[in-house]
Amino acid sequence: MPELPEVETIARELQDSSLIGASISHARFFWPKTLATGSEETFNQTVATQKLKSVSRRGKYIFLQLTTYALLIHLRMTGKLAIIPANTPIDPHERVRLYFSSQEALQFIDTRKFGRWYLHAKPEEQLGTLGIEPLSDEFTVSTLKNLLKKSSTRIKPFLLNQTKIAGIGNIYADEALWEAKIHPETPANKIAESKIKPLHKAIRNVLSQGIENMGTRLGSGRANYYSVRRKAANQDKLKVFRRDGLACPRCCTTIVREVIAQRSTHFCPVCQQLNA
DNA sequence: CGTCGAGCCTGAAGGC
DNA sequence: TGCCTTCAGGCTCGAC
Repeated sequence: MPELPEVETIARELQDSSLIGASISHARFFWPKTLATGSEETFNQTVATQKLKSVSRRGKYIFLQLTTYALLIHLRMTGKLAIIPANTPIDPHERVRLYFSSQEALQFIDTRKFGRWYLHAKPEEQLGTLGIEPLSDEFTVSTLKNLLKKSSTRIKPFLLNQTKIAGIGNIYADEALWEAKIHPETPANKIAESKIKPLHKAIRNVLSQGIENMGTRLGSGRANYYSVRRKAANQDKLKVFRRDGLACPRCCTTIVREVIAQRSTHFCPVCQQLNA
């Protein structure tokens, strides 16, 4: 589900919530592997002394700053968070519930069980491998140019590589490449000089538009009927992602789907030429 | 360094 | 209706 815009939207919702300033009581892990650091017992010993100070985002991680620790949550494919009354019945797909002394709780629902929670005294050790934040002031055209020239990998997997640029996932990678008119299999260091500035702009455009629209919601049904996700509106703005067989909004050519680096990739074969 | 396949998991959707 | 296959917004590991 979540890429940078979705994670940012969720982090903002939590930051504006009644949980900020609240004391943590304890957690229950219904799927133990969700907790990637230590045991439930040590987790609970630690958080019992902590308050939630603030919530932000780094890459695709939700960063919960506690009094002296940090709780990092990665939603992976199907992770969802919601603030609920502490006595709400446990959902069949609920993997964690973090209880607060305010009688509220943070509920983590994750059908596929890929999501992970990390409790760290020094979260930078976990986050240190992440690349640059694409919406930060530090991410300039020349930063991007330097990253690209060091890599011969194809641009699609390059954009998905979190150690280079943090936060881009499959949706926004395809959308950015369409906007910049770049074929997804172009080697990063072979992208024409004239295309680097458009790519930089496209990455920032698609991500900030995603945030403005409170994220992209795909599919239908209960999987998305949750928390802030139901307000997501970016799915109606997508130009190529999961639009194979439909017309390119720019030139009307049929959009194609190909598997590149084991990820489904959507692009316009006319607008996005390999040698352009 | 780069690519590839498998693995982690479950459920929805499509073909027959 | 039921069975089987394919697919999924992410990431890691080991082999080559």
